[in-house]
Amino acid sequence: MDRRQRKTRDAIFDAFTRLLGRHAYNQITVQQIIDEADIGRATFYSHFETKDYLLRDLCEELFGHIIDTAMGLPHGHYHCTYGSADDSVFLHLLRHLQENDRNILSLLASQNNEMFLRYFKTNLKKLVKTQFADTGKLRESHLPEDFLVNHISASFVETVSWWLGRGMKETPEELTEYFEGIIAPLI
Amino acid sequence: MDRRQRKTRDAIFDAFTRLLGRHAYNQITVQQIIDEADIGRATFYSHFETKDYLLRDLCEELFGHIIDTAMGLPHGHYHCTYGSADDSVFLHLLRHLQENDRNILSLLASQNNEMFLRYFKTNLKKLVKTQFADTGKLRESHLPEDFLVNHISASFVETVSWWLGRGMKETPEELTEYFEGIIAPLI
DNA sequence: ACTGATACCGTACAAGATGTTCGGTATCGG
DNA sequence: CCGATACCGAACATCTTGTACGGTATCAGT
Repeated sequence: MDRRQRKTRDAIFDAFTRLLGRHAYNQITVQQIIDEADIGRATFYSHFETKDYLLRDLCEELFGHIIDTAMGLPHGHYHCTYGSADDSVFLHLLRHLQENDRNILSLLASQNNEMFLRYFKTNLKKLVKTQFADTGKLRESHLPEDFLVNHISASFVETVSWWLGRGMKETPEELTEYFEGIIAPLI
Repeated sequence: MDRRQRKTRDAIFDAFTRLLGRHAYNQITVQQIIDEADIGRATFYSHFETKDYLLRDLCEELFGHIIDTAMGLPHGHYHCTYGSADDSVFLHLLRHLQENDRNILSLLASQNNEMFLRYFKTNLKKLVKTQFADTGKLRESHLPEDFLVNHISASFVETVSWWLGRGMKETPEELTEYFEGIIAPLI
């Protein structure tokens, strides 16, 4: 990809991220993004059709990257016992989040975090499905597999959101214990 | 309240609900709402400052009503056993939802359901807190009470969302069993 | 039935956002 | 070095927003 394109694209993403930290998504105008990114008007529209597409592309880059990284990890490394969860995928995800790559935390904690949490959950479901469905663990339950996959994904996202909303007081290890305390009884 | 005011307010709510079934929230303009409700421009702005306030008021009426109704029920009627859940607050809520009062289901199943699910969850937390915190059941857990209240509320909302997204194939009784299968091990 | 209050209408308006077009300039990859 | 192209900046018609106004119809209370 052309270096100019990359620079412009990143400038837009950065400006958008900064604005999302200050204003609600609905209140942000394309004009503000253009001003904050310091680019020409036509340039923005040559990159993104609308504000919504910009959001979509940003989320796909962010969560696609995080989930794909976790997808590369070996499967089935999930332990129900509380102490030995060092190789839990969820702990790995939390540590990755804590690095705050591309300010992903500020987005997940912003006023409009629902949008990002939804994208997060959508991508996470794929991961949960491959992690658990393959092992067959979920089939032992009396609950529908699809229901459980959805519940586990949503609960993790909700746990992260709870964590961020209260200032990330817990360590990733503690939070993983909380989360496993919730879903371990199910599988 | 003046009869004229009530009629206008309802007309706006109805128009807004109809539009939300057809378009995404961001795409809906005040002008569209005005046209759909068939009212004067100034009239809309004398009722609601912005589109966001309209959404807020609509949600407060809808979920405030549902939760307040459930709040009136006797507390602590929650049973962990699977069969005897006839008086569960959650079953009561599901049945109330199924009546589809003011098209609340079409809103919870619309493209922008996150917004409504958030309002739903916010109100539900109050209910969960009074239902469980008083009984002291949650304190027996090794997990923080606030974390559990949040998890239970979020899980119920997520269960309802899952139910709607797949066409409400299950009965309220079946769905209550699913839900209790998820949270019963925790309390 | 009468009356003052007020909610509504219709129109108009300024300010700003949106999405597109165009020619000129600077930077890119090869 | 050169052709391709990404950027700029300005201009543009169109739409949305929020407010203001006087006139009309409906309301609640006596």
